[in-house]
Amino acid sequence: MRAQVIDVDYISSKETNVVRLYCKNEAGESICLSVPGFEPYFYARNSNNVNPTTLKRKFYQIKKIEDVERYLPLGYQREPSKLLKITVQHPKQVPEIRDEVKELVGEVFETDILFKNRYLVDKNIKGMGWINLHPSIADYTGQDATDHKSKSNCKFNILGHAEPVNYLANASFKFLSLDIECLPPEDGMPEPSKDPVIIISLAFDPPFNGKKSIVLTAKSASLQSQPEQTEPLNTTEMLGNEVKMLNRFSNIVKEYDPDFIAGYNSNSFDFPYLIDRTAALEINLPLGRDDRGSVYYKNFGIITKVTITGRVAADALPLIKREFSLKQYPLEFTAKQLLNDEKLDMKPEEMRRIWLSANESIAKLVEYSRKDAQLALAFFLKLKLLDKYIALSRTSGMLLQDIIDSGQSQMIEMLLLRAFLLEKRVMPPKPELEEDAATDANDETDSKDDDGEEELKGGEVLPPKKGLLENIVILDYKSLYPTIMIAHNLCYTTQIMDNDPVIASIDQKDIIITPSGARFVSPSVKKGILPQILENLLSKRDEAKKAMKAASTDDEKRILDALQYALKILLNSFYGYSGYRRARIFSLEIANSVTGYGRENLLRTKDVILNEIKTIPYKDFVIPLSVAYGDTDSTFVMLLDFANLTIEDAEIIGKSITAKINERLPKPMELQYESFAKRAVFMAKKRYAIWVFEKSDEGWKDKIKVKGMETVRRDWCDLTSKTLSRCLEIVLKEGNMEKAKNLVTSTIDALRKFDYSDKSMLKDLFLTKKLSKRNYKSKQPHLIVAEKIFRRSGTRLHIGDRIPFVIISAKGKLFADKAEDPDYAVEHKLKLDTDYYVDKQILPPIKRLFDGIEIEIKDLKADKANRTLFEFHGDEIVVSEPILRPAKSSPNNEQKNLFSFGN
DNA sequence: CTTGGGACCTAA
DNA sequence: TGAGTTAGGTCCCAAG
Ligand SMILES: Nc1ccn([C@H]2C[C@H](O)[C@@H](COP(=O)(O)OP(=O)(O)OP(=O)(O)O)O2)c(=O)n1
Repeated sequence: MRAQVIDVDYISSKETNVVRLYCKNEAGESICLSVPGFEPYFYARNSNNVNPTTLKRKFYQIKKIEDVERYLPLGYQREPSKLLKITVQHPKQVPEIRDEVKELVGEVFETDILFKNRYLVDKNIKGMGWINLHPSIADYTGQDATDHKSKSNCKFNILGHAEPVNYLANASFKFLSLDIECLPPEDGMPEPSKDPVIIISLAFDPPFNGKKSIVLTAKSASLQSQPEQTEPLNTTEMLGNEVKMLNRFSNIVKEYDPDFIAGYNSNSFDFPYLIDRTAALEINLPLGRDDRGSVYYKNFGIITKVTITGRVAADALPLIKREFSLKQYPLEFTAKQLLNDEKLDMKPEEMRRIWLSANESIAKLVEYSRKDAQLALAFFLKLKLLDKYIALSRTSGMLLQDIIDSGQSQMIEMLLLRAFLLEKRVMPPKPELEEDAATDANDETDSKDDDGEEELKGGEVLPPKKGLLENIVILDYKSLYPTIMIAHNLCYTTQIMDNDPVIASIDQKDIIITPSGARFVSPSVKKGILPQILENLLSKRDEAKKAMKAASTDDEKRILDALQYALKILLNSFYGYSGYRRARIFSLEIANSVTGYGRENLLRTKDVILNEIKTIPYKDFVIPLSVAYGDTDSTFVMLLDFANLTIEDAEIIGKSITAKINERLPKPMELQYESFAKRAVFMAKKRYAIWVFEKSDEGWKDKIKVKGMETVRRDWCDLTSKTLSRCLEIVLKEGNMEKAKNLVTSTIDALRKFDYSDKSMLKDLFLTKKLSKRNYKSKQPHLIVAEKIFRRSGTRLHIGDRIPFVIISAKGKLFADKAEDPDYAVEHKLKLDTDYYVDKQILPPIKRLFDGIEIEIKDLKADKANRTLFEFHGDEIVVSEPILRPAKSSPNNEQKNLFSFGN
């Protein structure tokens, strides 16, 4: 029988360790496979020539010591080194003895690999991958030699072992989402030690006994005026008291047996609260699939990880924060923006009143809570939030829960560890770093003398040709850094270390010297492990991209786009990891070589286009080229004298440029044609807007793409984004300065007339900033607002939250002191500082845009030089004559005159 | 008043 | 059991 691995844990007794694999078979049934006998181990380099027998005698934990040959982590080596492989009985014993062994014997390796991961890597089993089950006892109840009286909550319990098997499909998974309500205290936030959980709402997919949702309540009360359509799909169970409700919840989980338990902010609120509350009540709340129903949480810095053994705790909030760039993330906003659905409204005071009242119907409260659970579930079902993570899990081999909860480094380490194992190479433990060393490597003050820059230099950014430009072909290297690493065989395993005599044994022609001066052996000597991993991941990304293009619906496209993007970031993170000071293997030489090649490549690309290709003969024309901008791996090539050519022509020309460049590049580096911009405006490095045409199923689709400018920045108000965005559209598509100018003046007029009855304008005036710490060196508006809110209501805002605020009128005060909680401002009808909004929000970005364009216009039309678009006379704005006339008829001819220029 | 740096957010 | 990387623009505060 085969099954898909959802989660893994282990238990150990005196005699043995049992790894437990929680799986789902093709019929969708849950299985717990108990695998006894796997033993933890690590490696040590016997620099001190300690006698292994002595060593074994010294540590009772050591079960076995073997002499093995392994390659060391960093540097090209012709031969492996002799290491000791030290096996112990229990996983906990590795950390117990590793430091002493290191002290006594020498450097140690793989001493901090979690046991479950050790098992997965050694057996080549992957998270969300499939295994063949080989049972020795089919219905394992624990009454056997292993002495574990454990019967899990899975449908089947099997003792045996597992073998990986290739199988592409996913089992059918069960989702349960939950949302809890606590009794709000009269002031402040509920606390598990005193405030009861009053409602637990659950939503199911697929339905549970025909029910899509169940709301459990901790008291019996009237449900009068409950919506009629509620039954029978959506039910309510009155459990009478809190403990009964909690028990019922646990029983439902056991009976429904979900694979994924979802929530919204559930890692930070619902689960910790439930766990602390049950502890306070001194009752159990079994939820996990293991015999004990384990569920617990642990705080890591500012984030909380929830473990529900055998299942996956999936909190939609952090996933949404990662995937969607929004100004605010409370459920009411994300539900609206991502699901086009509405969260129901209820204030804590109202909740408290309803719950405490003797005979009032609690229907509103019940439906409020039910909706939250349904929304949490909807994120997973409609947005398919987990698909990407399931794919990443299968690719990296990490368990789904760990993928969801952790960053790039975990995946990278897992992939490296697997690849290293195959080549008999060992992995160092994570380095112990001083607190501040992580961020700043440079003392600057006294370390000027020795070994040169301890720094990692990044990508090259070309200064843009400013102003309004036309006919730009956008070229972009496909996965630049990963392809550089492959092309030049950059790897821990191919790096020739300084002063390593091994260099003498290598033919000069097989030594690659990178722009930063580091040396690597060529693939003919040894093909690097990193390049192999990267090639594999690149092909996975290509697959995802291909599937994305083939996808029939926008939703499918979005999901696959998210996957290919995630793979791209994972690919790039191998470069990042090599220059990451907390990496198991840190090699600035690799990282600097990658960026060095990258910079060289960008400059060379520009140079070849400008000085070698120069022009593209096309049809009856010869089209001169110039480079308008470039950033790290992109080149914006301007086609001069492009009159009358079409977008198709541009694509052909673009592709002929990439072909010429690609001829000269080592594989698999590849410059790709990305898109064509009819017009573009470059404000500064990393700030531009382009009017691009891209192919779609229905022909050419045009859109305005904005990078870095205020329209895409979340620390500006929506009024700014909207106004600028419309100006950009008008300027780029129509070249109509008059119209853009009128838009701005009318926007400012409307702003000056603002009053609180204008709800949509009010929303457009919200600023948001992320609260990222509590000890700022200078006054910060969002912190001031967060503190005000806490003082007034006891509502605690957390680090990581985005804080919305408005700027209110207050003469002479600092900006930060004028920031106010929007709700409070509305409630007290505080006067908004319209001057601020006009002078600091609307005008500066607009002025930058118009000034930027005008410089260009000046070049074009010397006679109309020295005109500013806006001049400031106190509050009055005087707008100069239009510089470009509206393009009314036949845009092609008109615009040719308006925009074309020589260079 | 000018200037440097902190903070934020984005591009790559 | 944690956390890929650097480059860059713009705002505001506070030190000078
Ligand atoms: N999160 C990121 C994004 C980019 N880069 C580096 C590595 C990339 O290779 C290079 C160029 O970035 P792109 O955004 O253009 O991405 P790629 O070239 O990797 O992929 P694509 O094929 O989408 O262009 O910048 C990075 O280190 N980390």
